Amino acid sequence: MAEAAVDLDPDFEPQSRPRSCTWPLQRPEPDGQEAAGGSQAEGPAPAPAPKKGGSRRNAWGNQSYADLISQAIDSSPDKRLTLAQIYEWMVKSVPYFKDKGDSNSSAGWKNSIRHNLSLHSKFIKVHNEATGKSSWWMLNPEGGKSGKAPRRRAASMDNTSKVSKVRGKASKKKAALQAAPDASADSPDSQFPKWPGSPSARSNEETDVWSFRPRTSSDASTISVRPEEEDEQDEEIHSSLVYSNSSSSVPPTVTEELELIDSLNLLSPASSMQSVASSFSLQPQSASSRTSSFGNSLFNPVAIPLQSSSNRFTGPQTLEALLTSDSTPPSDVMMTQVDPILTQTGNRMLLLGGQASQSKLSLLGKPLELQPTSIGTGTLPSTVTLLASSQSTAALTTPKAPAAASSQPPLPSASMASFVGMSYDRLPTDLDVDMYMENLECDVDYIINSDLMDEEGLDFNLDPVMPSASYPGTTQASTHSWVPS
DNA sequence: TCCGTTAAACATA
DNA sequence: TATGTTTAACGGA
Repeated sequence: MAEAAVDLDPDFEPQSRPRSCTWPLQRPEPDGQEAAGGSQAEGPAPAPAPKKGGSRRNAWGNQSYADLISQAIDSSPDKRLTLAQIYEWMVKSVPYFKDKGDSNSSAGWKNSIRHNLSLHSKFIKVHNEATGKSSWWMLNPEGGKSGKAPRRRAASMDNTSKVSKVRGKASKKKAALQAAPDASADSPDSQFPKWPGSPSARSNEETDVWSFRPRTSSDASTISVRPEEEDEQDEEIHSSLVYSNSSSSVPPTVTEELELIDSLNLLSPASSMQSVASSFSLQPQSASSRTSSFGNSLFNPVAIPLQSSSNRFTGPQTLEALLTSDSTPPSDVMMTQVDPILTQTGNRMLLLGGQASQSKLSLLGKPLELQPTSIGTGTLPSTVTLLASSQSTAALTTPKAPAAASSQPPLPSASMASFVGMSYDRLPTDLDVDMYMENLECDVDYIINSDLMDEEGLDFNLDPVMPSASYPGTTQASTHSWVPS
């Protein structure tokens, strides 16, 4: 079986090793390995590795799959690989897998690779539609340190069982099948049959979209919250982080964001809780097109179709339309929310951030809540609730771009595309301090003065909801070190 | 008990 | 079929 040679490195430290190329792998001998191997598909031996060399934990050495994957990714020039490439790397670089290259995807080891990729937060998936291939897998610089994501699952089984149950498709199905035939009807999913914003759900555009799916809701490192996680009832926010791959040199996919946002139910009937949608557009810095149109701009224009509430809005259907209609430079950010109450009174929507007066709305680290104190619903056209509550921030997980700026050469310029905030009636109860908005700059005063006050004569109350957003509001967009170069 | 591996069900493109 | 996600069983530390 695998010789000692296979022991890649007992002390293997993914990050510590010179990453210029695939890490040094010794070539063991070909045969025998399968015997040692544990992959079911091809080599059966359940008992993987006879802990031969003393310390070897697996047939291939002491590295875990996660370590191997990390190595693979790290060894690639772009620091990103597709699943197939990871397989390839394994086969090429790890002796043990050398003869397993032709196995099909059902091979146990491949299954394990996939499993690990999905399981660990240290790996992030970047949507790669341009190539028409599978997603890119990258290392999450900040995430998952060594390992597993603090994903809710483990911790949650206890307290989040509900969520997991609801969320899991598999579980859903199983439950449906086993439990009651009609169970499906009531399934929570009915509300969110699918997440429209999901990259996979969308197909057009050759733009590459990097979607980060955070596996940890509470983990600061999380970049985005996957929709499904939001419990059907609890869900408060849908946020997603979308990276447009510059490779296509196409501007960030606004449309996608729109779709994403569109999927939100801005006007929640129940009302107390409003859903928030946020999307971020980060500009990947691909060497190829670092030119990005967004450069440093913190935000990129976004249109938020509100049609979902169809009858409520008579005006332009999308903010984008509104904004673009008379604007020049896109507004940096828009936050909109319909005041439940007002909406009932027949109020129309609010719209902020329009460039109408070049108002630039940005949130600065601190969440703001902008509420109309005196509203003349009758006369006033709209009310606005602008807010980035901690709550929302909590939900909006933004990458914590560490000091990335210096670490990685090509810094990605991230731009927050839009943020739709909500519920002010329910203040953050259990906030995750780690969560915070990034790079938000909000010139509320300006907006109020220029856009709202002037025209409407509204009197707003600005209440900082969460003082210490703790978010380093550097103007520089969040630089995500993990963004591919 | 936690972590990693393996297996498998299921979904989606 | 490949890719992804998720759940679960197992075994080792």
